[in-house]
Amino acid sequence: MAGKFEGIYEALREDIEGGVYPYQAFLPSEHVLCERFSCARNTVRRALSALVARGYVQSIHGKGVRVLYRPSVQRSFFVGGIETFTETAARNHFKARTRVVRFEPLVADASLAAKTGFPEGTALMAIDRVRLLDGVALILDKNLFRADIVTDLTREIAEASVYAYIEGKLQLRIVTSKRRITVERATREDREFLELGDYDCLAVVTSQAFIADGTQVEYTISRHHPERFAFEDTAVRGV
Amino acid sequence: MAGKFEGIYEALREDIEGGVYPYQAFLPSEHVLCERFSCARNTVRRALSALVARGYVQSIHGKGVRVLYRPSVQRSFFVGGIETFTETAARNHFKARTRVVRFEPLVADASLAAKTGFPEGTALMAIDRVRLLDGVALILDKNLFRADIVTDLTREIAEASVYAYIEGKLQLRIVTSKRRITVERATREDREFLELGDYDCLAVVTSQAFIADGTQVEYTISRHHPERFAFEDTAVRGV
DNA sequence: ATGCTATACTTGTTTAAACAAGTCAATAGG
DNA sequence: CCTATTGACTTGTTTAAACAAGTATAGCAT
Repeated sequence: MAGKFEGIYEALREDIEGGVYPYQAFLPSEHVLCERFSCARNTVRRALSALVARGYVQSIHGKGVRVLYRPSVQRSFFVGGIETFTETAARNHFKARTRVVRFEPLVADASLAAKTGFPEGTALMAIDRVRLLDGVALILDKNLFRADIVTDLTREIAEASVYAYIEGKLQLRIVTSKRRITVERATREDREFLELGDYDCLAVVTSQAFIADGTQVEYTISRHHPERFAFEDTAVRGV
Repeated sequence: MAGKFEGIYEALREDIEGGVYPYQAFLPSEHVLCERFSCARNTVRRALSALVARGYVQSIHGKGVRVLYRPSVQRSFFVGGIETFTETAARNHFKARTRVVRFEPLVADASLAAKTGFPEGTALMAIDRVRLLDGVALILDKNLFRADIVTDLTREIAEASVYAYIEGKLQLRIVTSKRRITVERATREDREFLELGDYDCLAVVTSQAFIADGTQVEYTISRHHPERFAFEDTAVRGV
């Protein structure tokens, strides 16, 4: 199921993160990598282009593929790629806890449909959750899930991980995720649930998630404590 | 020079943005697109995967390629992809102006090297600029350029567009750009140059730019007025 | 020493083909 | 009427080959 190129990608990624190929070094040539992984050049190139897209390396016409990766000093909470709160927390060695502060069904009217991207009349489940890391309230997640697809949601699932439920029990795979990052002023609700201190702004991530057949299953507004928010991204010109 | 797949990508992108293939519609099958553009399937697939990576469409195994794009209500200033301040301003129909508030050579010491990614001892040019859109000061850009590559910089170039200078006069092509978005408290300097009103936070974009041979030529801290900042992104699982 | 060229590398683009695997509707069999 | 199967579509993965184009070096001619 997982393609061969994914294995090559993982092997090279681990080599790079492990320092086998340090910053500014060149990877072995495509030809050599073909032999190492015994595959066609296109397959190696596909793995390489995945590394390029994620900012690990940059390929230089006529010369080779150079490493751009350097281990980064991470802030406490780090958002990147498609990853769930639980996964991110685990990767950063934090103890995550979730408090469900709203849990009710809802039907998308015209204005909500325009805002969220769900078709008008869609049955939704509205879940608001406060995310705590090491006991500190850092994120207020306001989710809308499509109730006819993400069925039988309970408060217990919301407290654990809805993502795990979607991809595990329901066997759905979230493939595409569109995000928008803005900075917004703190509302009374933000102050009620998050420990903002004297900050008057938050980092807000608005996102839509789509499953493999292209239907949107989630719309989320994620309101982050500014001190614990960082988003990393690599842009490459020409795909 | 520009690959054939880029032309196909542009044609499809324009069709999608122009509403020929609206939200949730399916594109013609790869086979049909091959005939329309008279090329091999791989070439069509490459164009499609570029559309997927940018969130225009999502491909569904066994069914087809479905449009995810919907015209978005944009905030006044929008950062996405690799794009210069000047380009972005033009795309959003704003009159851009730049005020240079600092312009001096600098050599990277150990701590600056660690922070910026330049090798220690690199000769740099430090340029701080205030970006005004329609007369309103919105962004404070603090750039460091590698002086031995981005040569002969002048205040005049800094006031116009350093990017245009780099890619035009110097014939260098910026290929990769790594960015990090955070929210930070406003400093006295921010208040001095930007019209922040009673906001006490800014959106901060820290970025490194690399040219085609893999050397880093730029380190930038871009401090944005929170009301005029938005960043959009599409993440796709599996490349 | 200088400068040119041939050459052997590198990555970039495109074509072609074969097979795997998911979707869907028509159809045959119960 | 319902179910199972077939077949024709779709996208997904991999291999193979040819050529274009950038880079660097060895070596030759000036």
